[in-house]
Amino acid sequence: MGVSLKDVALRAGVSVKTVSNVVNAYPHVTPETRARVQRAIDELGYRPNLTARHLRKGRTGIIALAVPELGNPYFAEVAGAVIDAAALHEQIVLLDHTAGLREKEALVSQGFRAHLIDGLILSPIQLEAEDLLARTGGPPMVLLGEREYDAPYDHIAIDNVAAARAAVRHLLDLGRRHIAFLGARQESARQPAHLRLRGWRQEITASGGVARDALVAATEGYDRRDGAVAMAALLDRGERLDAVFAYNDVVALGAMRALSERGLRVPQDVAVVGFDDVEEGRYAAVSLTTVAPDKHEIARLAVDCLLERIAAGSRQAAPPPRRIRPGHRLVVRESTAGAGRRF
Amino acid sequence: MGVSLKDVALRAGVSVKTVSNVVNAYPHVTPETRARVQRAIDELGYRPNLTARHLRKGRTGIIALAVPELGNPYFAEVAGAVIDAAALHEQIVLLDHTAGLREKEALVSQGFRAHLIDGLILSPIQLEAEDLLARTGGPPMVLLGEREYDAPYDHIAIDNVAAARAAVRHLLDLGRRHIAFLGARQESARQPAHLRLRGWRQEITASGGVARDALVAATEGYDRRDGAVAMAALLDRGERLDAVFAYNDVVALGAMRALSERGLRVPQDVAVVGFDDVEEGRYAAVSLTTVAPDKHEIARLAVDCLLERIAAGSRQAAPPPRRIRPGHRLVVRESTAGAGRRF
DNA sequence: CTGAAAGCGCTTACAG
DNA sequence: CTGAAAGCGCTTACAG
Repeated sequence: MGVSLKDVALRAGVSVKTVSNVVNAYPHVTPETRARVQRAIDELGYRPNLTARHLRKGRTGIIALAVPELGNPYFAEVAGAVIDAAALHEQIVLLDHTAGLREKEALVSQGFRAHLIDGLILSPIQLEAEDLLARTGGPPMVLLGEREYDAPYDHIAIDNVAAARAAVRHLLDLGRRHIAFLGARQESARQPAHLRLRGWRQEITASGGVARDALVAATEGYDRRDGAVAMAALLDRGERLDAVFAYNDVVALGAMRALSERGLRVPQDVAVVGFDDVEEGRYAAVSLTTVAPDKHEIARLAVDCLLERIAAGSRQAAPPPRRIRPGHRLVVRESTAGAGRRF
Repeated sequence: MGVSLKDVALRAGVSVKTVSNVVNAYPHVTPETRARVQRAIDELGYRPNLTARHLRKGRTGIIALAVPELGNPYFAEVAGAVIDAAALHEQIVLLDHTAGLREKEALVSQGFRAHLIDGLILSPIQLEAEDLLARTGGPPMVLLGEREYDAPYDHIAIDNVAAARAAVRHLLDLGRRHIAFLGARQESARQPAHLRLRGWRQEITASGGVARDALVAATEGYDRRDGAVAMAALLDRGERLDAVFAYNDVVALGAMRALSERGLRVPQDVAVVGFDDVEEGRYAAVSLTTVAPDKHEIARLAVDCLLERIAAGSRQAAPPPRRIRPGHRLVVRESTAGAGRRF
């Protein structure tokens, strides 16, 4: 059905090689030949068949991005940034979501769609190091996010401990002394929020305070409902608290909702800090103070890194696995300072 | 580098055809042969090369989804639902965003990545009918969303006029008589929010009221900031109003933020209704009443419809373009009723 | 500067 | 039930 190189060659009266040369902007073609071929291309409405090209070249120009949940605006925003970053390199993004399920994450990391994709950017939540070690073959992979592994893969993540410490520092500077952490998983052993929790602990301890486990609230997942439920549970337990540092923005937003249902004011009664800087937090009734990772830098680094790995795939010297730290900053808004900036 | 059918065939001592038969679960293979081939596959770690299969079959198993903006949670949620619906049919989703730009929408509709995708689901905002008519060739396409066209494409959209009328009806039933519409584009000629605006107008008129143009607030785009800016402008003009019907939830949320900055209470002073039922609206400080389209049904219908078109592509009788109406309902929450349900 | 030919890895009539 | 062979549409050494 489609028009092939051969059809164009026939029409232009040249070989397919010459048409291919024109299509691929190969420099050494006489202007006359080029013009003749171009005319044939236009007349026939020829479009290169990417599948065939890919089969031949062994690369597809497609990279996969697997995030836990598109319903979490942080991942939606990152996905958008990755699509844009990839487009700069004429790469297309195949999007997958894992629901934060270990099996799904493992499946994806195992090269679920190998041969279809040149590489994979994975943002794991539950994946364990052993899953990664079990990985054999499969295309190049770059990891994103807080989880860290002793496995030979590039990892792009802001300094989560430092960022968490800065957030807690900010609350301490405000005079808050009873700072809860919201968003630890139930099972203490496998703790995705490990680094942020550690930052919370370290900063409180460094300030001479006591990081009380009773102020660490477990959640099942990391969405708004989890935040609301955990916050309510903490309040029901009668814990005394004057601040909350949440694992991420949506958990923080859910918590704020629970606070207001209890008649507690933010920030007067309880100051709240989130993590992610999603658009939504800026327009909340009380705008949300948050740790803002540079999402565009994260996306750019992830794509660049992955493409580098893909290019190196054929050659000998691949660089050793890297840990790359994009920038981040604390954005102070109303949820910690009545007079903070609004947006 | 990879292991091919031929390698497996060599190892198993059969022809590639036989291996292919086993891989594709062709029934007429003797158990012994099958077992032998399977063993060779396992030992070699063979994985079919999808690119080659696609080249041969003329289908790639990839469908593209183009939405305006992943930063808008409605589209992120729909994208997630489409990915899930596609996975049910073993189809993979390539995601693109158009930023709601006409050129980008036109580019995508023109079969930007033809040959790479079997079909396209497009959610246009600015695209005009002439762009669609200019479309020649390209893979099957299904349209999503409020815009309607006189062009031969399947279109999946809830009844926007009826849904808008129900929302306005709800406000009227509450006794509100000065209902603003938020989210019309500046340029009156090309009006993406056409149907919802029409619903607003019809219902007010039907109730014996007057649909005043002064209560229609223009926005540049359709995000939170646009909602906040438009709401502020309306209030600055001194318009008397006691309710707002917004083009979508994020516009409504932005408007609520602007209202609270002015010291106006929702719903006591101004009742607010949105459109989309994004997760975020349920957890807003004042939870948002909204029109809830059935996103999963939308996704399912879009994928089914597209796959049907793809399958029919080769055959003669393709069904005529259809207009399909998924379900929707009005979800009443705190922004219109203090005693409404919270989530 | 251009052409003829091989081959990427698969599926599929066509034989047997 | 299985095999030998062609071909999907492209790129790329290799000649000339």
